[in-house]
Parts: sequence; structure tokens; C-alpha cells
Amino acid sequence: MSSIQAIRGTRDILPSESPLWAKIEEVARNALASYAYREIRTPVFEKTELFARGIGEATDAVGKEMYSFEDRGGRSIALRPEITAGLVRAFIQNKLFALGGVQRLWHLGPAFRYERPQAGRQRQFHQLDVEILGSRDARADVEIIAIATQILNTLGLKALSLDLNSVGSSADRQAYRDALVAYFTPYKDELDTDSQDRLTRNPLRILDSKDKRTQEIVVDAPSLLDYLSDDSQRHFDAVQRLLTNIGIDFSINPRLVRGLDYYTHTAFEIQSSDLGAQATVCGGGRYDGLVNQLGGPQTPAIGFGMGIERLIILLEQMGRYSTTPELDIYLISRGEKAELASAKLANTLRQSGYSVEVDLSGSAFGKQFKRAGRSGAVVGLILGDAEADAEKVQLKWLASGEQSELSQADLLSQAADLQAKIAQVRNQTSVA
RNA sequence: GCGAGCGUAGCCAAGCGGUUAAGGCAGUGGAUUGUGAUUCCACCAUUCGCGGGUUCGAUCCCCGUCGUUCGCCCCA
Repeated sequence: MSSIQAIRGTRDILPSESPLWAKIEEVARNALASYAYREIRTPVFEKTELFARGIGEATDAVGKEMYSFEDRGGRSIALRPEITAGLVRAFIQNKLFALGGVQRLWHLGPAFRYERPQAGRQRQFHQLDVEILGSRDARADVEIIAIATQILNTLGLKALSLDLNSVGSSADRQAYRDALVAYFTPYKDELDTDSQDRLTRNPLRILDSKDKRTQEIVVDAPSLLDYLSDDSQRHFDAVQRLLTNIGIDFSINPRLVRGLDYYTHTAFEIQSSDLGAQATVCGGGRYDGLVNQLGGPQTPAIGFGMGIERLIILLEQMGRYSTTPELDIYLISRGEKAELASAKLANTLRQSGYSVEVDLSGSAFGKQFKRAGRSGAVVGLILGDAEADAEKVQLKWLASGEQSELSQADLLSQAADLQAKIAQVRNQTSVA
């Protein structure tokens, strides 16, 4: 086998799956429109420096997993490992802050990380990224969480849990970090090797360790919540109050630490128990310092990323969405005159708003009927030379087998009636 | 990057050292040159992910490699 394979960790989205993608996009678009968010589209690659400065050189996403390379002009380029940094760059470069007030933006597109592929984890994956820039109000935090929740609910996803935490201001976090290092250092030799490494690199992540002994040590570690400043605490309290107010359930998880450096204050994750090790469907948080750090004016912001492939896994498990195309008419014809007539008829029908598939095989009627049945069409139109001569057509309801003859002119003049009937039949069969 | 499992047709698979690699679903052609989920017939893998080794002989054993799955790490 010498045929060329797709790159490791990438996948083709086949026609059998693309209706699910379309469904997710449609639900997301509607939800976002209802919250007055506007779409922005940014390049899939950027200067490596953007990610190094924005996300943090020490993070795994940048330090270990980024696709970076030199282009032919000697520039250091990277495929984006996430969407927020590029979006913030665009916000600054295009001076969207000059529009004043609050900017609500979203973008759906691919991102890339060089990781070991696993279920729910690919090297090219897709994220819906939603951001609100320019507000430090707790209502902005809650709005962001509410959008994520609404999209997931509308898709019909169940058994999701929302974890909430505050990582405080960068000053709070620095103080906490120092306290953690002080606490863990005496136990250094007892920690698992990953955590020993994290002690210098990212001590907050030790809290998440799955190692048993490490977890025993973690139990008595200082809590981040004790290191929040009064302002941070007030903000966190407000977020909780507002979430409760609009009926969104959550649980506080003081060990929820997000892996990207730019997060401040609110951090949240929505997880599913049906995804194995890659349980996070949606993760996000506040990043009040990022815009300024990337050269823009001081602009508080919060947003989330939602993993589309992981949603697809969950939707496929539910098996709720049909993946067959919605086809109105399958056009069967045989004989030279009939084929000519059917081509013309098909075009006219399409202009009237029908979706029409024409059988091109020229094979026996029996075969064509078989394909008609499989096509998912509601109606079969049959044109032989006899019908072509008489300018008639046989109309067959494929589900019931009911068939009648009518003139082509009548068929076209009754387009609206027929369309309504097709819609009705389709609803009946899909409910059953 | 680390550990483990798996890899036979479009899909689901049996074979586990010995002549032509079961079977099912799907597909294609025909019985049926004007009516479709029935029935019958035929066709559908010179080869078992790829490369090397052991052997008189390898789908089967060994090594490597690629892919995939699960866990770690990380995260969406």
C-alpha cells in the first residue's frame, strides 16, 4: 500500500458526519446571534512570538506542542495552538477597542497541537472560541458561561458538569504560588516525577495530579481561595450569585487550574463523563491582562473555547441527529428523449426550490427505483419515453408506494402545494 | 514525550505454521430491456498495514516501522 495517508492526528470529516458539524455550527450561530456576538475570522498561523508572549513560553501548548517553523522568508511562524491569542491580536491591530464599549466576538476554526492522538484529542482540532472584551463586570463572566451552557443544552447534551474557580489577580496568584512551593518543597522526593517537575514550572498544576501519594500530600496544601484579595473575592462571589440567579448549576473546584498563563480570576470547565480521559468539552476564563500584554490598551476580557470534535463524539453517542441528506425528489428516467426532458424538468424544479437528484445511470427502471429508495428522497419522479412524448410524469411517494400520473405543467404550477406535502411526509416519517 | 493493547475487503469478522485466506452486511451485473427494502445466480482480498528476519514453508513466530485505541502527560 503506497497510497498517501492523512497526517497523523488529522481526520477527514466525511459526508456521513458533516451534517453533525453543520448542526453544531447552526446551534452556535443562533445562540451567539441571540447574545449579540459577531463573528471574526483570523489566520490559522501567526508569528510564533504572539503565542510565546500571549499564552506563555512555559506552557505545554507553546513550549512542547506547537507546530512552529521558519517560512521561506526566515520568519518564525506557528500554527495556532488555540484561538484566543490571534483573536486578541486582531482586536488590537484593527483597533476594535476604538469602537468603544464592549466587544463581543466569536470564531470557529481549526487549531493545532503536536500531541499524541487519542480519542477526543487530535493534532488538528476545531474550537469554537467566544470572547467578550472590555468589561470587568461579573455579568460578563456569567454571560460567557451562559452562552456555553445554552449551546450545549440546545444540542441536547446531558450529564455535563460545570466546575468553577477563581485563580485571582496575578498578584494573588503569585502569592499563592509562593505558598504552594513552600508547602510542597519539603515533600519533593515523595511527589511523582511529573509533579517534581511542575514544582518549578507550574506548581498550581500539582493540585491536579492523579498520583495517589501526591494527592495525599495535596489534601493539606493551602487553598487558592484563601489567597484571593478582597476585590478578587468580591468578583468571585458576584459570579456565583449571578449564576445561581439565572439557574445555572455549578460546583466550586479550588483545584481547577487552567494551563494557559493568561488566565486571571474566573476559570471554568464544562466536562462530560462520557469522554474518557479527555473530559473537558469547554474551558475558559478571564484574562484581564492579555490585551495590554500584547500591546493594546488595558482591556479586561473573558471567553471560552469549546472542542467541536468532543461535541461530535457526544452527539454520536446520543445518536439523535440524522445524517442522511434531506432530498425532496429523485428523478428516474430512461431513454434518450426522457433523459433530455428530465434534465430540463430537474432544473425548473430546482429553481422552484426543490432539492432534486437525477439518476444518471441509464440502467433498468428497477435499479433506479432501488437507488431512489435509498436516496432518502420523499418523492420519485418517473419519466420514460411515453411520458416524455405526452409531457407527463409519474409521481410516486416513495414511502407509501402511491403513484399517480400528471402533466409536467401541473407539477410545476402546484409547486407550493407539493412542497408542503413533502415537508409533511418528511415530518411524519422522522417522528416515527 | 512515557507505558500497554490492536492492525485480515467499504464495514463486521473467522483462520494462529502447511495445497485455491471462511462467513455475514454492503456493492456491481444478471434472472426481470417500465417500478424499489423479497427470492435466485454470478462477480467482489494473486493476499492478511508496511519493511526485514527465522523456517523447506509464514496472515500466524521474532525485530523494526507506520497507523490506531486506552492510560499518563496536556487540554478543547
